[in-house]
Amino acid sequence: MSFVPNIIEPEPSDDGAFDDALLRGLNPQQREAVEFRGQSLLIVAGAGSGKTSVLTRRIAGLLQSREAFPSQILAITFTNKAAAEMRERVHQIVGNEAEGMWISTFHSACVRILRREAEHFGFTKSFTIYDSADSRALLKRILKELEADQYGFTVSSASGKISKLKNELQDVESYARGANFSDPAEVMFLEIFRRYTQALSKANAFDFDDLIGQTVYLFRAFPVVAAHYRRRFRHILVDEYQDTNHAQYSLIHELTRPVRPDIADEVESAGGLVKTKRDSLGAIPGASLTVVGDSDQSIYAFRGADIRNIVEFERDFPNSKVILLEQNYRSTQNILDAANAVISNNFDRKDKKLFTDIGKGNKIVGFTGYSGHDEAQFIADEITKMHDEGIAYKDMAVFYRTNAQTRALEEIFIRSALPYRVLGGTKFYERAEIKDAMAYLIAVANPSDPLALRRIMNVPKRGIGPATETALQSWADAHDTSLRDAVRNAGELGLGPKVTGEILEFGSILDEVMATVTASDDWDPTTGTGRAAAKVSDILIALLEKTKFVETLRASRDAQDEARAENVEELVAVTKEFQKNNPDGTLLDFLTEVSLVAAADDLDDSSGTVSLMTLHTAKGLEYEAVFLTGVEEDLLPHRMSAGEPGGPAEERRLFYVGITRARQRLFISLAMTRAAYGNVNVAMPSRYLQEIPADLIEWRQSPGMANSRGGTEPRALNARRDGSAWGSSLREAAALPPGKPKEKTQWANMVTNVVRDNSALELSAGDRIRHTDFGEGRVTAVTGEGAKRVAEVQFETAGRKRLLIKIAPIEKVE
DNA sequence: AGCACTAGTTAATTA
DNA sequence: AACTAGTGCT
Repeated sequence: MSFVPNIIEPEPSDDGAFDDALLRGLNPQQREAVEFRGQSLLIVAGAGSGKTSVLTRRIAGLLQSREAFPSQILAITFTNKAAAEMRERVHQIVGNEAEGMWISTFHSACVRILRREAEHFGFTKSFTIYDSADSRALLKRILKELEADQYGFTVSSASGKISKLKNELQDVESYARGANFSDPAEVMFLEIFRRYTQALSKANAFDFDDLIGQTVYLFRAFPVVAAHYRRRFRHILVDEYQDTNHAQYSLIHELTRPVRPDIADEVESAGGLVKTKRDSLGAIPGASLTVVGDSDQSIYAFRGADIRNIVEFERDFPNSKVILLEQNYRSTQNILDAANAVISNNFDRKDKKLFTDIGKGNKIVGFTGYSGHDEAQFIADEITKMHDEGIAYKDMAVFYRTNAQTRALEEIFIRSALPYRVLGGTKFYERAEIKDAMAYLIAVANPSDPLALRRIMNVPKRGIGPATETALQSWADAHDTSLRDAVRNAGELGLGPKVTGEILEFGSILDEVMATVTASDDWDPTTGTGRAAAKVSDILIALLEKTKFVETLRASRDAQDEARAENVEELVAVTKEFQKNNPDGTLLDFLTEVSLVAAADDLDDSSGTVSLMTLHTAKGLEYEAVFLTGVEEDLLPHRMSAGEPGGPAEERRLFYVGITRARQRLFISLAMTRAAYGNVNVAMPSRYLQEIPADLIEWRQSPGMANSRGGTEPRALNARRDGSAWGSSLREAAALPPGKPKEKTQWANMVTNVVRDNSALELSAGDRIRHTDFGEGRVTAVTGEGAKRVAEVQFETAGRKRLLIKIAPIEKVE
């Protein structure tokens, strides 16, 4: 179906231009950012400066004043969640006029374009999208084939390098041109890259980076195709511009270029009416561009974000206007002072100082734990206190640098019966059983994809092992056809009768279901003759039933398989939900949606849980109270960043992003020892801590001399918890020379290893108990039912705690 | 040939 | 803790 352009220019309304409501409550800079009209605009928006509001009102203004049709607007955000929020807010202002705008992420905008245009360059519109796990699996095969480990390649080094090249719009040929062929490792890499690229195109698949890169390629190779989009999108707005990489930057450039007169002629003769858009020379002028960003929040250099894109915006887009938003509407002045002080240590940045008029607020609270668990306990205690003061759990968040840090936090949160959720950790769609079920869907959507086919060939077990798979693949190679064809023709391979039967059965299940995916040729929705395309949920259910997928899981004696079966059922529910929200949604639409969900997207604000997430995930979010944890050398800044140019500066920005997420309360914590990979290391306070003016922090427990005197002094602080398990173990760990690994691991996992079941313990208010870590105390209240019974206990020395009775290491005294 | 179990190895941030 | 290689059984 070809693209239907808007050929009529909307008429600017003359009845008083701008709706006053659009400008209400804005400061002068914000107002200017909403009202400015011109070719290019850069809004430098500090953290919490109301940029989303500005952006949405700017869009609403364009629509209300009839300067643009909705279909002429393209707004790009970094997460689907941000896109949904923006759509919602524009909708609130202008109502149904918001329909037809493209508000989406870079990736989903590119998928839409690629699905439409894929046929131009050797793909079909049913292409699949390889997520990072898929492309790693593919690379793993390639590395094995080539025995590339001999040259020091690992899956992650190869995928990192390929991703980096793609983000710079390099392909195999351009890389080969600059390659050093006397270096065998480089020759090997070139071969890896070549095979990887070939495998993708043979599978009719794009990886994540391709989505952007191939769209740029498409525009450059097919000017008439590009002209369609350049003509359509007259106003392009990009959020989080500081995090764009070179490919994304180029995409924006391609979209905002003018259309040359001769190309415009061509478009016109092909039936696209463009007369009204042409200027006096016959060209179509470039679209207007608005970008919003903050170079102080650029934290994605590791995936190719180039801070220069925003720094050099004015050079790239001549005659652009720059507007600075510095007034912050989110945080207290104390928090902003800390943020300003920290970020001012980054040199070569444009000076920018956030300010607010909501007052100084509370001091930042600092805490140094003896271990990661001790730190987590502090956090749990403070969360409980704040909850008692009336702050909802959903308004509190805990940030950390690495996902591994969640373990200690989760353990303590479970013990303290705090409701929490981890954002972006092991995601639903990354679970093996979900990936298997998804692979079934992909196999019927895109029969050329061998990766999906291989994944499910023996799931559930059908006796098709590696040897059989290799036989199928060689048959396919020998007959120059696909793996799927080999499966169909398994009878000709001369394999055993049992396996052959299984393979043919497997193949016919896929073929049968695939036949239902698209509507029959004689389908007529008005008369109801023929057969409509099957619903996504029905496709999935058919596959699961015919293959006995769930049945097999349920029959397994592995207890975890029951949970896996439930997860698969959950996926069925997801497809039903999808179909409800998108009545006309196809299988491809579903697969696309799933492959594009990002970590920050599955955030559900309504639930009453504390949110745990990495600092990266936290960008763009805000909370009443924020805990910044693990503020230690080698963690923040992370050890791995030390070698990279600009690494420490980027880590500082990460810290800055964390600080500026907090509205009222900010807690900064660290630990003196931290468990990693089974052993325990002494940790040093982060250098960034000293960059916060001392009078802004109130230390509940300061790192003291830990920094300057190398770890002997801080144990004086241990006096507080004499005889406690953690304190004494710490002493061992810090003082003991290496060589007694057994004892070390024993205590590193101590918290997990304590398996107990106190379900039968009768407790009521007034009882006295003894806790192995906190000592003696009195129960003040018992709430909850069954396994979720919680005791509130006032300890004599350790203060008040909430304990999950079932697993708490406690006993009654007297 | 494939499966299940065990033992041994090796561990590298951030979406 | 999570993956790989090796073993013995069907």
